[in-house]
Amino acid sequence: MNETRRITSHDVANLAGVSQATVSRAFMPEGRISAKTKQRVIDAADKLGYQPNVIARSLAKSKSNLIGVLMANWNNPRLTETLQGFSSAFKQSGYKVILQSVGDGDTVDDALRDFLQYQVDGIIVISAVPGPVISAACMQKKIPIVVVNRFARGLNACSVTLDGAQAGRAIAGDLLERGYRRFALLRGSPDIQVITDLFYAFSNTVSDKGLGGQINEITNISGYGDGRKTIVDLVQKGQAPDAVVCSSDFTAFGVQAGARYDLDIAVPEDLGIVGIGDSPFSWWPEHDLTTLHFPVDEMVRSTADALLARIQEPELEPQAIGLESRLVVRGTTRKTE
Amino acid sequence: MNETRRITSHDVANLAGVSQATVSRAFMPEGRISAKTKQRVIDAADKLGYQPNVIARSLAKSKSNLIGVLMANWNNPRLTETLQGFSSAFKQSGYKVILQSVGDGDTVDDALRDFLQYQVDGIIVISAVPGPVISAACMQKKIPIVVVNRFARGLNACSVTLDGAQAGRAIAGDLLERGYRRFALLRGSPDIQVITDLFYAFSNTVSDKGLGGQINEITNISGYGDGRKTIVDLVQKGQAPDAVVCSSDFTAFGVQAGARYDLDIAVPEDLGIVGIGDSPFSWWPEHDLTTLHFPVDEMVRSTADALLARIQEPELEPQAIGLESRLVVRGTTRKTE
DNA sequence: GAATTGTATGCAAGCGTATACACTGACATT
DNA sequence: AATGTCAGTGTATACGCTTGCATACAATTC
Repeated sequence: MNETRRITSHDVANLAGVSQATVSRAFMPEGRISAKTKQRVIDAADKLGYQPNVIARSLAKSKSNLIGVLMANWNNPRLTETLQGFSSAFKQSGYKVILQSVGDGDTVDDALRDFLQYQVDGIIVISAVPGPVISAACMQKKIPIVVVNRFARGLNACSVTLDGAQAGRAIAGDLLERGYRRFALLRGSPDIQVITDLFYAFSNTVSDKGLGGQINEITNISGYGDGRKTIVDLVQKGQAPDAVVCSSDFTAFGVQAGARYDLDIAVPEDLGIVGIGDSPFSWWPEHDLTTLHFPVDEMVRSTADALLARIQEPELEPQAIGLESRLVVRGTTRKTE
Repeated sequence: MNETRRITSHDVANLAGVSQATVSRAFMPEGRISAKTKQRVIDAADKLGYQPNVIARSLAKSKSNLIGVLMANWNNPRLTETLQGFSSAFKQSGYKVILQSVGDGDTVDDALRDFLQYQVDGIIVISAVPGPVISAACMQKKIPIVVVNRFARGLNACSVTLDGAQAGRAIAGDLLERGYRRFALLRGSPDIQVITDLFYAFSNTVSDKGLGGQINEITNISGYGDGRKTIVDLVQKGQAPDAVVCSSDFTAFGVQAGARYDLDIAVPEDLGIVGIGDSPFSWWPEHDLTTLHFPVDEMVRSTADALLARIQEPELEPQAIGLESRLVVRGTTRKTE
């Protein structure tokens, strides 16, 4: 009893005394329908509490209005802000975000396959890179992919990242100007292209200036604990740098802690520290970290624009967008002389 | 040209020499189908790169396998972890998460209406409370709602929160034991039930012990800046507390900064500080904050369990689940005497 | 060997919407 | 007055799948 059947456009049609097609037209933006009938339909719909069934609409239109977003890094506050940005940005364009996170169990490609089953109109991959097979499948189905915060090397996909080269030059230029010469570059995984670009440009800039700068690049250093340990190791091995550039703010905080609590090295006088990301708490006086700004809004907008453009026009060439960023100078680098 | 028609079960059926219905059964868990035919269908599907269309399936089964998740607070790391947890937890149960965030433009209820259009099977609201009208609509459509981190007062919805009363007692008991007596309780919005419960239980515990404790509750204090300003104000007005309990870690960090940089008050000797959330960086020595643990995993599991149970059995009574938590004692509260 | 069971498959009717096409009638055109 | 135009509506079908029902055929039973 009390069997609540679902309210459909037919019900509304009956109540309003029109055909089901007319109801449909009343709810479509450019439905050819007279204002009067439309109003009657809307009234009937309100009375019944009718809401168009988007699933059925998707089937009929072969367009789901879903964007699949795959999130592979939940530890970076700027990236979760980016995720939030997507859900807002796409809502405005009439899309909804369907979210997956790549975790222990399953791979990026599995997740993307799931997205395909849901007939998403476009895919965003944050901090991960899709495999070639699944990318090809998406391309063949004309479902655009935009990779965020990673470079989609050789795939038919856009990517939106920081401009590593520009950032590297900016950081190197700034540090040299402040008199730093012996650099340690700390990064996590060695195969993240943006950081490779950044460190490469950094090194080149240092060489080019001919100031006798030295560079020590260390990989697989990621997070607070690693940063703290690494600076201590370096000093103990007699390889103390006078400035450290870290591929994440958290690593930089760790280096700062090592200098402060383990080594008693003066920051910024004897050790400069630079992070990447401008985390929401890097300005707190406890940290006061000089760090590369992460342009969340531009990233969201560029990504959304690129994706929406390719949903409309799937044949557009994939782009690699590198966003300019600036160094936010705070207390972990010393004043220019 | 090169008109890529979508591959459907009919195509697979043709290739495999079976009917379309058989293809469907090959992809359904309990489809009655012989192992041999099933294999033939799977092979044909692989050859064509066929993937079942979940949208069409949803329409046919009147079940979308979508869970709508509405996120209203992106600033709390523990809550984004919770969000991540949901996407993993539901994936395992065969559901996908469709994400919205409540922002400037639109309200909670608008977002939930969107979810209804997408025929979600269940709804999770994180750090917000749905309005009565939309809740009623969901109930009428038998779509269960679970509210996370807020109390769904008088709605036909479950809620999963910290057990405010237990937490309040725990914090008060601990602080009293450490000899603190003059308390300031700092909170943001005054209408968050969990914090009200917590502060209420805190106050009662303080009174009950009969140690002459005093309590000063201050509302609309939220975030680092507010916390820092507030402690300075209190001291300047001669209302200095000897312990501050904050409704968020960030506020607590601010209080700590005020004591450290603006006031030169010794923490924890002359001022105890307690936060809520156990943020991923509260253990860093810069902060070393005593704070209430936030049981992310339990929250995810309780919420998922409650929601899935009600998807199966919509008539289940709504519950209000209060999760027990413990105080993580660190350096911002002094040793017991 | 006939009757009974059970299992595997095909057939066809939905699921709720969008839309091509056909139709009506009002209005303007000649 | 006959014709053409076109906005507004209805009819019918398609979207791709699931599933109740009917059917065919193999396996079992007596």
